[in-house]
Amino acid sequence: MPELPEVETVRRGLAGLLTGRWIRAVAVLEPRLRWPVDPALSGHLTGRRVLALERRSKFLLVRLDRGGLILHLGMSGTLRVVSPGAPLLPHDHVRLGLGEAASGPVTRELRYNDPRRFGSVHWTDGPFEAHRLLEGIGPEPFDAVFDGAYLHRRARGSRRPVKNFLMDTDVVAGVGNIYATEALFAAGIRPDRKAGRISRARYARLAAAVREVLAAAIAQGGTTLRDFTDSSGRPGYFRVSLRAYGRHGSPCDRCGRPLVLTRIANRATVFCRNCQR
DNA sequence: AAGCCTACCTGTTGGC
DNA sequence: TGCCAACAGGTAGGCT
Repeated sequence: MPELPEVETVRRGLAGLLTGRWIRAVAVLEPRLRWPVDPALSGHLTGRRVLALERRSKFLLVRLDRGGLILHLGMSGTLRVVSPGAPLLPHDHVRLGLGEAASGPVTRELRYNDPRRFGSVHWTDGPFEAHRLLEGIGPEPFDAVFDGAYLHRRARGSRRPVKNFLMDTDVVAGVGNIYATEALFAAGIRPDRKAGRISRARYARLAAAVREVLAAAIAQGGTTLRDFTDSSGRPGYFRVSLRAYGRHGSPCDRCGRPLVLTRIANRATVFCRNCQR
């Protein structure tokens, strides 16, 4: 599933293919995504030029010469760039025909595919950060303000489990179940510990762990980053080396005792009873 | 009002 | 082997 590192990998892979091109045609084959696709999408996008690809949390942002596209891949979404005549696949929902100039032929096509339709596609006229999906999102994990002091301050008085706290998009952007599990394992913090009962020093470890696990995953994505065109078919979501997530029953790589599975806020949570306190 | 629960969706997995 | 329920995930909005 596309987590923050995967979205960043997609952004890097698509940037060179989209930047500078013109959107020459738009087709919405299935508007029933997580939120209905704006019926006026085609009118907003046709004739626009792509200026840059950006990312905020797990949202991919396509900056245009007027306004921009906000894409979320949900948990099964993919984007690929294909020849205009390439056969459609099941669950191809949105097609953007791209050209090299403001007029002339469509030379490439960006296709948004999402079997589960948990993702979404939005157009915005204003600044990205003012869009209702993006306003109120906490700092990016790699932003300088995201540190132990910040987490400690935000958690003050909170009695919910630190894993919930870490997955709260208002607290920090883009940390989902997998990387919350991994970061807590790396930091040696029990996921069910009350957020307000963790020291600033331990939060400093946690902030560093969040950055480390995300950076490592992005680096691994980078190594598998090929082109996002016909030949690769799909921007395959790389396998990252996970130390805790999905490894319940297997030995902890630090102490050898079996990792345990529990549920916190109805989410699968794996941790080591010995190494995480 | 903090923090929990649910809806949304379908491909995959596990149990009987 | 075949069937079907459970599960996975992020987010917003509803509920307590």
